[in-house]
Amino acid sequence: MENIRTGSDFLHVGNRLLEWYKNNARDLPFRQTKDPYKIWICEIVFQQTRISQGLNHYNNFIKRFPDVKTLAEADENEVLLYWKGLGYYSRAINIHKAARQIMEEYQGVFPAQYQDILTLKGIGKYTAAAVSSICFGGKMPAVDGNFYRVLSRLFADDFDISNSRAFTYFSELAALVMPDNVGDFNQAMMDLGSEICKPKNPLCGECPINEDCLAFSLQKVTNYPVKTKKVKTEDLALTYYFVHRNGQFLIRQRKDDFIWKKLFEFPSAIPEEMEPFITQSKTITHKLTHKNLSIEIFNVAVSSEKEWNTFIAENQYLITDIQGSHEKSFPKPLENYIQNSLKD
DNA sequence: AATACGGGGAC
DNA sequence: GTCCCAGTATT
Repeated sequence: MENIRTGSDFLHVGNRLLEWYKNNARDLPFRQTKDPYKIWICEIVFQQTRISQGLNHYNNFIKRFPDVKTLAEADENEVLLYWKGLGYYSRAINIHKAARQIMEEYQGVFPAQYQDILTLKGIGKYTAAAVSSICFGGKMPAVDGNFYRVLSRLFADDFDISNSRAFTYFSELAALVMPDNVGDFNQAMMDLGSEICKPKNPLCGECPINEDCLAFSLQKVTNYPVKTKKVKTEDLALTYYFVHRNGQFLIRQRKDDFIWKKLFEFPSAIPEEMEPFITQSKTITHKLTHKNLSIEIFNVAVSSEKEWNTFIAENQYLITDIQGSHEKSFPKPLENYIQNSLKD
């Protein structure tokens, strides 16, 4: 395979892609700017996240935090609030840390060099390449899932994308087709992978590089990419107590390990004396990528002010009400539970 | 080198 | 149900 490619010229593939991108680029809010801050934020928001899912989050985030300084000066919990429901919450924590990093280490000016960008929290090789190429003329391919799919099909290459060397391997393949305008090339690959070269039912008839695509000519497009690693999901049971009185309820903040980093949740235990206040329980099932959650939530309607105050004092819980809960970030299933309790 | 980390949508 | 998505940090 390597021998076949050696000496061959695949540059016209990249140029064809650029031409296609000129007329078919998706109209997205971050496509009209080269502001590294906005490109950075959009890259983080859309990691492992479809455009349709994250678009509102991106727009709201930019509106509230329009620049590095505003973000750096904000409270971490408010950043998490703007990430509510988006998932992979360490992204929000890291994005906030990186903003403060830029203020302290780069005097508030987003670094232009790939190696400097790479030092920022939450930014890895993909994002560093994307920001540097789109905003600063960097020449690194932004190798993501789209690159794996498009390139493995283009070359009918069965290199296992679950192999940890896949990033390096497909970076080298990308170099074969990459034109001088790397920023547009990277974005063109994203749009092609999203709209044409899709995982299921790719639109090969409309693909601008189908004449060059080996998998297409072999009619084996859906054989690629090859991915051997299987994801195993495990079951996990959680218990929560929705302890409330006079429209207020108790919460606490999670640690930054395990799931739902630094998000707010309900107490997971109550003292025996409080059990008589339990009125009902509800079990919610919730699917995470590697976990099937079964969450049992007990409704605890506390009618005694004494019990209420004692419980709070002994456990350092925070008190909030429905209005206040809108100002905190909860895991999706708990967010849904709160919204439903609002209707009662 | 392998694993954990959310949530939603396509099929 | 299964797989995937503009990946990164951690071990």
